[in-house]
Amino acid sequence: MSIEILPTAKEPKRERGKQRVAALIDAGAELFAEKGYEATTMTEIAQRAGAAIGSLYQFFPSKEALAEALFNRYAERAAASFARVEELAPGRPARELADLLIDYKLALRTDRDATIALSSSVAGIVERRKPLGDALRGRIASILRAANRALSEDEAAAAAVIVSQVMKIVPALAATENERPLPLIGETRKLLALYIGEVLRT
Amino acid sequence: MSIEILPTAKEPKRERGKQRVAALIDAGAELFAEKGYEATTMTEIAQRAGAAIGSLYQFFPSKEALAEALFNRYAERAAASFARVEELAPGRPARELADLLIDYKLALRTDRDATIALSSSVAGIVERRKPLGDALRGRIASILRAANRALSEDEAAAAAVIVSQVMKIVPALAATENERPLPLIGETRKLLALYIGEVLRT
Amino acid sequence: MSIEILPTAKEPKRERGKQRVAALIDAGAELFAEKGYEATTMTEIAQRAGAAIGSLYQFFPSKEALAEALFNRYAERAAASFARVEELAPGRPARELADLLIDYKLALRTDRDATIALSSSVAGIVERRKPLGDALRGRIASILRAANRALSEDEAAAAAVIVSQVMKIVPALAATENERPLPLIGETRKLLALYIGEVLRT
Amino acid sequence: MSIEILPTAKEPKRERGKQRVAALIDAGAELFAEKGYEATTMTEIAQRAGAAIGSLYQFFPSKEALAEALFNRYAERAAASFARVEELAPGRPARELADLLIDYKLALRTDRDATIALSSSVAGIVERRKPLGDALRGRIASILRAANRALSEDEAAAAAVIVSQVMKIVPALAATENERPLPLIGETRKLLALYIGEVLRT
DNA sequence: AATGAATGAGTCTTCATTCAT
DNA sequence: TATGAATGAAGACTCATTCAT
Repeated sequence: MSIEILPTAKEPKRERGKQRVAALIDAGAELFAEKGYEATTMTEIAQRAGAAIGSLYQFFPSKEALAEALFNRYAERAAASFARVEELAPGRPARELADLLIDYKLALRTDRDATIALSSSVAGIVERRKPLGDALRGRIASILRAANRALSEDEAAAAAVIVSQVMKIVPALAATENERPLPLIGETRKLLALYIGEVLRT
Repeated sequence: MSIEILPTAKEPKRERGKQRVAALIDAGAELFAEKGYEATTMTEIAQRAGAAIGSLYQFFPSKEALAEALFNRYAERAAASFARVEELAPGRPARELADLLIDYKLALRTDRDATIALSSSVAGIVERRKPLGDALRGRIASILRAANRALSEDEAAAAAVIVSQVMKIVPALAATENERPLPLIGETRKLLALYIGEVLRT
Repeated sequence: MSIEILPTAKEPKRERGKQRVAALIDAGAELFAEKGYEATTMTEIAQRAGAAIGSLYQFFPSKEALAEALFNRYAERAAASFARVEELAPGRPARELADLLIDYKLALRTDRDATIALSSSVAGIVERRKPLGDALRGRIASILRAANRALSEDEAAAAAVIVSQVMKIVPALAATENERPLPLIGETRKLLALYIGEVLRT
Repeated sequence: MSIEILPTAKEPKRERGKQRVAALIDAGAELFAEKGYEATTMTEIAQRAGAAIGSLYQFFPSKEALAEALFNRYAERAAASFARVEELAPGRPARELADLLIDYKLALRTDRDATIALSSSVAGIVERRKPLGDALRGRIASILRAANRALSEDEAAAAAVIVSQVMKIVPALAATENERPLPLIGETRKLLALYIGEVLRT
């Protein structure tokens, strides 16, 4: 049982290359989201980015490496975005905490779908996803305990799991192609506020 | 009643054949759940079912046909299972309605993962999934309106979307490989009861 | 530094398959000998054997596996062939020993070139080649010591290295496309007889 | 004088360029010897020479051109080196002729491996190798006839083929990574002396 | 001149599907 | 009917070579 050391994305050295890399990751994100990881071909990705297949491989030595790069970008954006939530959270009532968390999800919508598609298909990502989720839940738990000192660690942890699951409804609603996702998101805010309210009251 | 283009699974005439078909669908379900639709090969499926690849094609003329058969089996089981919910629902308080719905999900756990894997990958299934989900939501809306006559159709429909999304937390919890999924399911029951309670109070 | 376990050739289960496998190995042997391992494509090999590329991969899961199978066939034939030499060697004078060894090489000519082409290119073969050569030299040394009891182990070992190198001249002569290789092979017999004579006289 | 179709290496004008060209050829020689012609990439060669891929193509318009340049260098060195042998050969006994020829091979050891790797892989070289070998054999035949006037042209030619083949044992011994190649080279001297002695005695 | 990104034809390999036995 | 060999289109990836900077 050896730890797979797969070659990772190569840093472009010239300015031109950076744009290329971004375009390629974007193309990958779109296609992975649309058709799934396996069904997306490297040729397609290169085409959508307006590059030759060779150029794609110049920067990403394998399909998996591209997936990893995409995942990393998502993880970075998510972390930065959640830091803002933590900053604003202290002292807020349940309703506002719920809104903060829902808005956080809304902001990440774009990369989300692509990353989800990866998590079940790419070996390296499956394992990297769990700690990321754990970290997120830990941070949610902290926010909850800060808001209600009476909460035990275990209670906060369990509530954080539920909160994170409710948050997942947001991108799911977008995926249903519902004509009126907005009122549904409002309804989700209500759901989350209800639950957090209950947790804080305990 | 449905627009069928694909050749569908051939009905096995003998008892022996039925077992084999069931074994093949089971094998497909397991593997699709484990590795995803694309990553699973027909040869693997045949092997796990202890059949030759030729036999697999005897009953299912294509990979897609097998996927469809699996989906159909799931849809039938789900429909039958939900009928029982509808039977027991009338007159129940929010808490009990929530439990009924959660238990429904719990019972379907097995085929669920495999079917999810299909829904994003197999063309024919993507389209068949939506009406199935719509039907489920419609039936949930009916239950809600039966429990609260003051609910408008639109309100009930929106609430049904949220309820169905909350129900999806149940299989998701199983997937997290959490050591203690039980308390979390309890927490999910609480969440759903809370929301349904709110809806019925409106 | 892990030991590479590469999947090996699959045994054909039907009679038809055995002929196929032999034809494929033959095609590989020819092409490897003609153009070298790297320059030969799997498609070419399949074509020359009158098979589809998929059929080639049915039996040999990789180019390397085909190379290995070819090497194994050569090693088996060589071992069997040399056993005959050992049987006939005892009591012979230098001249006849030399002829026996040259004839041994002559008989192996066919697979030889292909196998040589592999030995520098295929990872797994490089390592398997050395022990084979060591074994051959050991058996030559035994023959020499049986013919001359005065020979020390070291002396016999050194002489065996030289003898085996002289034997390599035989296929090399064929490769020079000389119009008259026969007299040259006679000359090689003389060379080897001269050297073995000297060794036995020591 | 030669029929040149391929564009050949460009002559570098400055001193700096000459060093770079030498470094590139050296890098090529090392890598061809280590991994073979086909398995060596132009990028690798440039890297090992500490140059950019563009620089490599500045001097050698194709991989084949680099191979040719390497071959030419080897051919020049070999010719120069053999001239020294011819100078010293007249009037020597068999034993000393043998030593002269073995020492010649020993001196050329370095480029030898790389050039061997080319000779089977590069179209242009395959053809250029034969005349070179013919020339060498011709010069060996001349030395033999000078030492023994009784030798017919054909006899000398045949003997020269054998002598040149025996000489090839020298680099082969180095390749066997034998811990004690020295005594084996001594043994090769003995073999060659034996044969040349026989030829001169005829 | 020097650099390294861009290109795309060509390779190995996989796998759904067909078909002879 | 059952079997598994045969097929070939399609996909990931490589690398000699070109070209803009």
